[in-house]
Amino acid sequence: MSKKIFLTQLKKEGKLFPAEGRHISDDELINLTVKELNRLLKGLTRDEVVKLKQRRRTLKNRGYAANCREKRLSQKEILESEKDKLKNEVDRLQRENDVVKMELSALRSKCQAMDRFATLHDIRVLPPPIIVSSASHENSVIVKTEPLSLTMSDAMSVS
Amino acid sequence: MSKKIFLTQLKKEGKLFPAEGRHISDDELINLTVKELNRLLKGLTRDEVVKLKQRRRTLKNRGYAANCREKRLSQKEILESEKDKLKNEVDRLQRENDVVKMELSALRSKCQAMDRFATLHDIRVLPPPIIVSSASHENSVIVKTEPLSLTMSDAMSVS
DNA sequence: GTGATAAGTTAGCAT
DNA sequence: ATGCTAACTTATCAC
Repeated sequence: MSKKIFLTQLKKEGKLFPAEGRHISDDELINLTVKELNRLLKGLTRDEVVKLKQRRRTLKNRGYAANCREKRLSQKEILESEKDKLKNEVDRLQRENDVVKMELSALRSKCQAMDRFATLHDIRVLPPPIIVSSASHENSVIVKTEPLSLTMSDAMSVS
Repeated sequence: MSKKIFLTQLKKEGKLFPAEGRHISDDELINLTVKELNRLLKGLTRDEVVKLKQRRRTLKNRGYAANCREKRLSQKEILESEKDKLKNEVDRLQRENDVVKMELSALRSKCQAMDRFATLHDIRVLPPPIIVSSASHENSVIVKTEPLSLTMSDAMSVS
């Protein structure tokens, strides 16, 4: 899109339509206090007063409109940036979620492996063995075991 | 905010300003094809032609402007709904994250407990005991153990 | 009167 | 010619 050059821009800057009998620029007129305006209005015809006041009002409205447009734009930008922020948050959480799920999965494997290992090797909870005979035969001892035994999980009350 | 009743609404509906010499309503004029318009323009003065065409253009522009505003509004609504959707997604992921983290934490506890339990009870990996004597004395057997033994974690190569 | 905003008008661009 | 959109103007409302 090429740059737009509005005739209204020139008009706005007071470079067009020198205005019959205008003695004050748009910029000046718009920035007068009511007091100053009234002073300026002294000695003007009723028609001139009305026209000048109307011009001031229109100029003010022009500013309000510009304001309004800018506000609309900035609110849109705010909305978009909030949306972007949320999108990033979603990504972050999604990634974090993936990581935690992988950790969970890995840990589950480890736990299952431990359970399986314990089962496979029949690791059971036994009361401390009671030495029956202290006379050992090549690394061997005579022990007494209780018939009661539990799996590790049972003993820990762990699922 | 109370309902706004614009004079321009009446003007738009052609109920105000009966228009000097107008023989066609806004609605009709705006919906003419170019062909129909040209037929209508026959026999009018150059000035009347220009004015009628200008009126048509203005009416069309009025519609375009309304269009433009509506589009602006709907895009804003889309933005907001997308934002809401993302916000919900963030909430959902956050909750899911919390759940998974709790699970992970619980499982970690379980694993640690198993490790501690194994250590506490000195559960070690031993080769299958070798029965030295089948003659048992009240629930006791004579077994031979190897001096080699590993912790459960070591044996599983698990951290 | 001042400021805001919806609707309408105008200017300018693009197709 | 048609459609769109930024800027402007007008009509209205709230304060």
